[in-house]
Amino acid sequence: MAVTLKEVAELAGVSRSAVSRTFTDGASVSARTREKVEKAAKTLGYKPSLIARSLATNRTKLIGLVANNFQNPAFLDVFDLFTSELQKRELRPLLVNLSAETSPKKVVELLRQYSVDGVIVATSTLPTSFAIAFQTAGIPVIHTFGKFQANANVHVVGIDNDYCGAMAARTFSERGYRTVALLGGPETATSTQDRSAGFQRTAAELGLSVAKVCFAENYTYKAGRDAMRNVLENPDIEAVFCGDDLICMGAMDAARDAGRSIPEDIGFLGFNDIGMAGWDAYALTTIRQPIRDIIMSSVELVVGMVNNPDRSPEIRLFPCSVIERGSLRPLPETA
Amino acid sequence: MAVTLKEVAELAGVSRSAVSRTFTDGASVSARTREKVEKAAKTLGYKPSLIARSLATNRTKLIGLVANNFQNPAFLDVFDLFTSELQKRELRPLLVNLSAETSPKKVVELLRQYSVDGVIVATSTLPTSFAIAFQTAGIPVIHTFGKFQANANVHVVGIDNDYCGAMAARTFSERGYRTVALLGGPETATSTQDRSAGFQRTAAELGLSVAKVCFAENYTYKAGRDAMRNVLENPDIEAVFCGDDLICMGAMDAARDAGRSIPEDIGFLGFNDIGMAGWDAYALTTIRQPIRDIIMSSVELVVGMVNNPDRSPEIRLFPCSVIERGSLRPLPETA
DNA sequence: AAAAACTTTGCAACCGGTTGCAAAGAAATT
DNA sequence: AATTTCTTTGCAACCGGTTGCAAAGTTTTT
Repeated sequence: MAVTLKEVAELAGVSRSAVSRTFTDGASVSARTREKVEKAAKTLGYKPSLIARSLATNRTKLIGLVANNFQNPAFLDVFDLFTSELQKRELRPLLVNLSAETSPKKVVELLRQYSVDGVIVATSTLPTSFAIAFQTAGIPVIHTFGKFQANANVHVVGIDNDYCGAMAARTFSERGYRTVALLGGPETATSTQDRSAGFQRTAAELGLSVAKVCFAENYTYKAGRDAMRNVLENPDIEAVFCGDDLICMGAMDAARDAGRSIPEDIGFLGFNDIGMAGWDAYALTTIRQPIRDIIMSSVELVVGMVNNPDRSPEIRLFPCSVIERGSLRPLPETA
Repeated sequence: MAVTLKEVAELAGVSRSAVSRTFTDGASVSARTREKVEKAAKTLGYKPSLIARSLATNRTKLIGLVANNFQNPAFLDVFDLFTSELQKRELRPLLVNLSAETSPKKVVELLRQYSVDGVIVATSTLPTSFAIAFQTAGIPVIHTFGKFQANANVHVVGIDNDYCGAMAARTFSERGYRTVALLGGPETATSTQDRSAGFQRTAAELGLSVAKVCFAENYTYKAGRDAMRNVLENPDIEAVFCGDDLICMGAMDAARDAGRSIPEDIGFLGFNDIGMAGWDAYALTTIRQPIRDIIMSSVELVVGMVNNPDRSPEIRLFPCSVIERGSLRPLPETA
């Protein structure tokens, strides 16, 4: 069916090596040969088979992209950026939907079987051990949105969740809130744990009372709405720090349903700054994660790993910032 | 680095063929040999290389998934369903982000070079010719969300957009609206064109006046909000049929901004039924596309094509339905 | 017990490329 | 013009599997 090296070589009247060399950059071919080959290739419509090349070179130009959160709109950006960044470098994403896959072990096996050049694990809900499994199997791996640990043994690109939690506490304190709540994402997510720790520690330092701590079951509107019922039990709570914008929007609607107005009766601080956070109906004040930077950096790093597998593990953290909209009281005038 | 057939064969004391056969189903191996091989494979941690297998069998088990709409939350479901459906059948999605790729021609080349077994083009904004290019290159292709044409020469799975447009007109008419508007998606999308045609034709038949027809530049909240300004110029318009929920939400906020209340002053009918359509802040009445059915069917069809490339082109259309929420006046009581 | 029918196995060629090596050819040096 | 140096080229082996074929081994039939 498809045109092969051999046919091109015959038509051009050269050896198969010559054809191969005109299609691999950096190989030595004379201008005359190259021309003959290119002409033959064009008339035959030849393009080298990447599968065959992969087998010979032991490089597939495939990057595994493992995700387990296909519900959150934040991931659309992630997919968009990842795929376009990879494409710019002539790499292809081999997408793995972890939620559907039985075991993490299988995923590792699978990507190994496809001989992907590297893997990007893009999730904050899996333990570091998952990413390490790839490393053990000899596959370069980046844990994007992963847990930041000082004694890292795997590349991590993301944010300092503990610091972001602290930032949330400070944001509340600056605006004069005294009694607040934490409505986190899934409790098992490392991002949730770290943010929660930073938030509670800093709240204590600043004399804020964290009157309620609860967690949404997943990163959805509904889970946020449901979990908010817990928070509403305590009428003293003046503001809620949510683990995700989607959860936050659900929580806001639950509050409104209960007749509380935002931000007068109760304030909300989200996380991620998804597109919808800017919509009039929510106008969510939220902590923005620099997704673009994180992803560009992850891709850069995975490419670096492929070229030099022995790089020692690196942590790359990017700063987050509060995006001011209308779901928290304003900062008091600074005299 | 990786363990190969040969090493397993040596350890097990059999030929390479024997090892290969224990790992390809349907091949004849005695129980004794299989056992020896499996034991050896386990101790060595052997898994067959899918790249090498692909080269030999001329099957990669890769399915190209081409999309060009990474902005719309509706596509999260699409990705989730596609990936999990493919995974169930031991196939892998090779994701192509068309927006970032220079030319469609290149995409075809690229997927051909990777020898994907089939391609699913999931977009309503590209012409049929794009899907046909794959077919011409000898790659089985399904145009999911594609344009339904009676004289098809490519597999199409989706909905009857013309009929959905008609359904929208009927929905308005039943509720007593007389003067309405169409706020479509991008004008170049075939889905927009077909829905628009069905809507306008049926509106005319039912005696509805379509007082304004305009189009959003893309499938975003902002584009909907901007385009709605046009519609608001005409104060007689009682209801708007939007080409997409996201566009519709933007349009609703523009209307509210202009002091119109929904559904009292103006009604909205969306399209797609994305998760957010059910949120309290919008409570959007919308036409639901059965995404799950469409995708399951697409995957099934692409698998079928791989096994039998000569199947003649098939059109598979699924029914849509109006999901009643709060953005249109209710149906009048039937006496 | 021999013949016939069926299974299992290894050999060797093949899938479509890449690449080290040595020979051939071209250019530069003396 | 002969020698040295550098470039280009083809040969052949290799990447890690699959598979048609014939020989060897089993089982069934007579």
